[in-house]
Amino acid sequence: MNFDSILTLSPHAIGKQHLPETTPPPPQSPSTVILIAGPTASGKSDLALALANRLGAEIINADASQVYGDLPLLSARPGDEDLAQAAHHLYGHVDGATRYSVGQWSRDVAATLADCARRRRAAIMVGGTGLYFRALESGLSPIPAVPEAIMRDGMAHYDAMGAEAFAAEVIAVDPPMVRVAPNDRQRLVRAWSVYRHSGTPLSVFQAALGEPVLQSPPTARLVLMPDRNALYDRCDHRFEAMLAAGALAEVAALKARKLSPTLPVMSALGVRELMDHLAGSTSLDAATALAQRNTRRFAKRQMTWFRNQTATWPIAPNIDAALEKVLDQLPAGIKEARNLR
RNA sequence: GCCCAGGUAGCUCAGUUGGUAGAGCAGCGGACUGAAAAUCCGCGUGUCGGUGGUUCAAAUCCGCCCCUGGGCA
Repeated sequence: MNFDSILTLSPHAIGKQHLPETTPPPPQSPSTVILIAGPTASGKSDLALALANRLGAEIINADASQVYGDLPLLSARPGDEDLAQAAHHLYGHVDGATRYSVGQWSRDVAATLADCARRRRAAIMVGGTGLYFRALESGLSPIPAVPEAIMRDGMAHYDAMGAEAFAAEVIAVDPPMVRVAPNDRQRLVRAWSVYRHSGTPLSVFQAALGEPVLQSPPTARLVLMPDRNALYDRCDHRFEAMLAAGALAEVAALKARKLSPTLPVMSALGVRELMDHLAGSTSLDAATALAQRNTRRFAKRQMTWFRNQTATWPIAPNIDAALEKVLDQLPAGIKEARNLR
């Protein structure tokens, strides 16, 4: 179950100026926070591990699919060898039956950061989910949690009345939503549901600034962005390696749980393709080719995000260059104290 | 060596009686506020094998050359 602390906020009371101002809070973020982003298969995890080893830091996952316990292989979670080298947080800590979300992740991450701060450990946040990094640095507008039943009503409603009519209905009460395409069912249903549940248009909530998870800007940021074709090759090979390591059995186990196909865990890359194969509707080769293609497309979308949404972040094409660029951003004291160069 | 069938987008192929080319797949660009590995929007990216010729005009017709399949030697 999901409890949103801002549930009780009325529409006119949105905004950070209403947050309680009392005694200065205890340090909630480590003094050193490093953000590592990049497309899938770019080598982020290796980079994070290399940094963690040098800095004695802990690693925190910022990747949506890697939170699910059901998919250690298919979601390319760090393996036992990696886990043995440094503390890893928020990997596989969520059951596949859970409808996890950015909001929940924000809360989990805040707790983890506070924990690292208490232990005086640096934190390295690594992942490929752009939205998670946005939540970290900019925050999400406070919006009441919407019960799943309302969301389901919205979807049924959308399907029944059609995209255009549904969009018109949403725009009638929430004009800024014209920017959402009628075919974008997910966003329109979200807008519809928030309004249905709270009586306030989604765009009104969104106009309020969010509270960043990070109390202060991170110490260092980096986007790991390898050459496109090389990355695509790595995506292809990695999927084959996943299969060789037992990804099919992993998906079979997930399939056996008979979870709702609309759960986020079911939309992880390769799940649908391999389930189709297990159901007998496609050959393994066809499923593999499809999953590989979808992975490439995903990597492309990630690159689009990082190119445009995190445009000010330093970019490096490989791990060595990335290491260099991250260390360059660290205060001199840290580098010298740990004899990094 | 001869006879067929082909050489058009990254791939598989269309292309009317000559009017500088279009589909699928792949790909590329973009958006992104609690499903984000999600969801959505947009875009043909081209020495028509090469080279001469016929023509106002050639991917389309003719000659020669090159390449790839198949057949006969």
